[in-house]
Parts: sequence; structure tokens; C-alpha cells
Amino acid sequence: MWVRDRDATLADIAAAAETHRATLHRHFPSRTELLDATVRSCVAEIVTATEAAAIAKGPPLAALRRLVAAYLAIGDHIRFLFEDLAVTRHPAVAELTAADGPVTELIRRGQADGTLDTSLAPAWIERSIWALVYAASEAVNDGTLPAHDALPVLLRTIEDGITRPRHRNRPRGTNP
Amino acid sequence: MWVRDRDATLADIAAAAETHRATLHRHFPSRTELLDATVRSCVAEIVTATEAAAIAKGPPLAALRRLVAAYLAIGDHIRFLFEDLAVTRHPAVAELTAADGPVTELIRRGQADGTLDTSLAPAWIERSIWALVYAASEAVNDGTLPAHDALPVLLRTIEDGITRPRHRNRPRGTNP
DNA sequence: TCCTATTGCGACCCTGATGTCGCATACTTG
DNA sequence: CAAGTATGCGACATCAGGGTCGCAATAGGA
Repeated sequence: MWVRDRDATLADIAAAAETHRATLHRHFPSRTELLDATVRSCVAEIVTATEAAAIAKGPPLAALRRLVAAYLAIGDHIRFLFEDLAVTRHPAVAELTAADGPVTELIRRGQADGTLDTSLAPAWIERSIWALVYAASEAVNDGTLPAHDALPVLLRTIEDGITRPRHRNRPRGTNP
Repeated sequence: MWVRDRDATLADIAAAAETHRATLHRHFPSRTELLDATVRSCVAEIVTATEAAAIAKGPPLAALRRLVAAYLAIGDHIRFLFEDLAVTRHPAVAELTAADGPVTELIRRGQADGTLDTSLAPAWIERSIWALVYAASEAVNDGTLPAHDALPVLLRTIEDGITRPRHRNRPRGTNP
């Protein structure tokens, strides 16, 4: 796979790509440019997924669920961007998370219509979603969480936390 | 501070410790031994905090709250251990998270007494707690979340998720 | 078929970081 | 005060990894 470990040598990466180190240098003059390109590619993937989820339309909670599902589906990319601080601090990634973007807007909509907790700051809600999506993806990746439960479990955790439900009257989950 | 960046040169670390690189080598022959020692120290800190929270005693939810508060208080250490994959994979850390330890036991107790959701696997609950504690610590660290709200906000998120409360009848939080 | 672009491959240099030593200088402890 | 210990300090060896180059082989298109 790609740059699984940031420690990976260019030789390792080339080997993983079944090519030669020199060839790698022909495409990406320096190591940092390779990293940049990879990061940008991943960020683009996430942006695409976000747009595909049509966040701005429909009830906020449903939109949020679509978004989370979309993110979980590209968990590899999410993990790559957030598993390494040096990558996470990359401008492109920082912009993705820090910015007051469409996700923040969605959260505000959710708070406005009474779906989401207004006592939590949108920035924190957004961050906690990222954190849980990352955790779920990691869990799926290392086999702790079966892939087919991952989404409902993740949604349940994000929406209602880990305590026992007091009353269960809202539909949830996307699979039967 | 310590090994804030794993990329930090030994010279950097020595400088940060206001000492000389050679002196560092006298204490820790190799770089990896230094890392080991630091990781072990952090893990020990966490173990101590866990024990101090007296997890095994009292109502599970209250115990969980004590635990989360304790973890948040040593957020620096938690971040250090989890912000870098190479560190996270360190045997000592892996043992801390993967093991079926006292926290897992606490979660089982919580599920048994009806406090925690039994539809979520204990391993997942444990992981999501780590993820949210990490996220909160990070948020406090970078100024996104005011330090004084961090704990109640974190507990709220862990326990009830991000959706609007249907009924609020349980006391929460440790500060007025 | 021939021409061109791309790749494989090995050799090379260079930089930066690690690890080692020897010595001079405090600092503490008896 | 004296001995032993820890530290500051610079010099040095080593080495892994990044980046460059030239050349042969191959593929692919006109």
C-alpha cells in the first residue's frame, strides 16, 4: 500500500509500488513532494465524499448519517491523514479540519432544528465525529470490529454515546 | 518538553532538556532506549491514574467518570502515546490498550448493571473512550476547547453522544 | 519498422543524525 | 581538603537515506 508508514524509505515505497526508486524520483522530485501529492489526493477524496453525501440537503441527522457512512467507507484515507501528526499538520489537512466548512454548517443546522445538542460547540462535535470515525476505521482495520456492524455501531456511539438507551424510538442504521 | 515530535533530533531533545547530547547518551545509550524509557514512563503514569480512579469500586458510571477525569488530567501523556503510530505500536502501549484489563472489566460491570449499552462491544466502548479523551485533550491543547469545560463536555459526549437530550434527569459533571 | 518516451538499474555524492571518545570542569560526599 | 562522580564540550567515525546521473532495455505509437 501507499505510504503506510511515514518511516518508510523511498526504496520501500518504490518496492511496494513495484517500481524503481529512480522512477519514483522522476514523478516526485523529492520525498516531500510525494507526501504532498499523497496528502492532497487523500484530502480530495474526502472532499469528494463530503460532496457526494449532499450534506446541505434534507434533515440534518440523515445528512450526518450519510456523511459518516461515506467517511467510514474511505477509512483508509482518513487513517492515513490522521494517524501521523506530521501529516495531520499538513496545510491541506489542517484546512480540512480547522476550517469552518460544510460540516460545521451541517452541525449548526442540526442544532438549530433541535436534533443536535446545543450545549456542545460545533467545533467539538465535528472533532469528536472525526475521532470516532477514525477509531471505528482503525477497529475494523485491525479486526476488533466486524466490518458489517461498524456503521451502525459507530452511528449509535456518535449519536447516543455509550450509555444504555432510555427509550429507543428513532430509527437508526442503514442496513437491516 | 519531552519528545514532542518524534522527528526531534537528539540534539533538539538535549537542548530542550537543557543538557548536552553526550549527557543524554550517558543515560540512554541509544535513541530507541530513550524512546522506550519515555513510553514506559507514560504508560506507568496511565496505569497509576487508572489505579487512583478506583475503577473496581462503586457504581460503574461514577467510576467511569472518575477514570475519564483522571485521563483527561494527564492528557499530555495520552497524546504522546497515541499521536504517533510508531509509539502506539510499542509493546508497552499495545499491552495497555489491547489487553482485557481493568477498564474492560469496568465496562462489563456497567453493562451488567444496565448503565452501559449492551449492544456495543466492550472493546469498542473502550476504544471510543480513548478516542474521545484523546480528541478532547487535543482540543484543549490547541485552544479549541476551554480547559474548564473540557471534562463536562467530554463526559456528555461519551455518555450521550451529540444528539439533543430527550430527557435530562441524571446529574453529570464534577464542577458547578 | 523506426523513433521516442518511459522504466530498470546501478553507481555516485552529500547531508544530517547517531553513537563514541577523551578531556576539562564543576559538584558532591567523605 | 581530597576523591570520586556527573556534566559540558568538542572532535571524530559511521552510516542510512535522499537526490542525481548515465546508460541499457523495453514499450508503445506513428
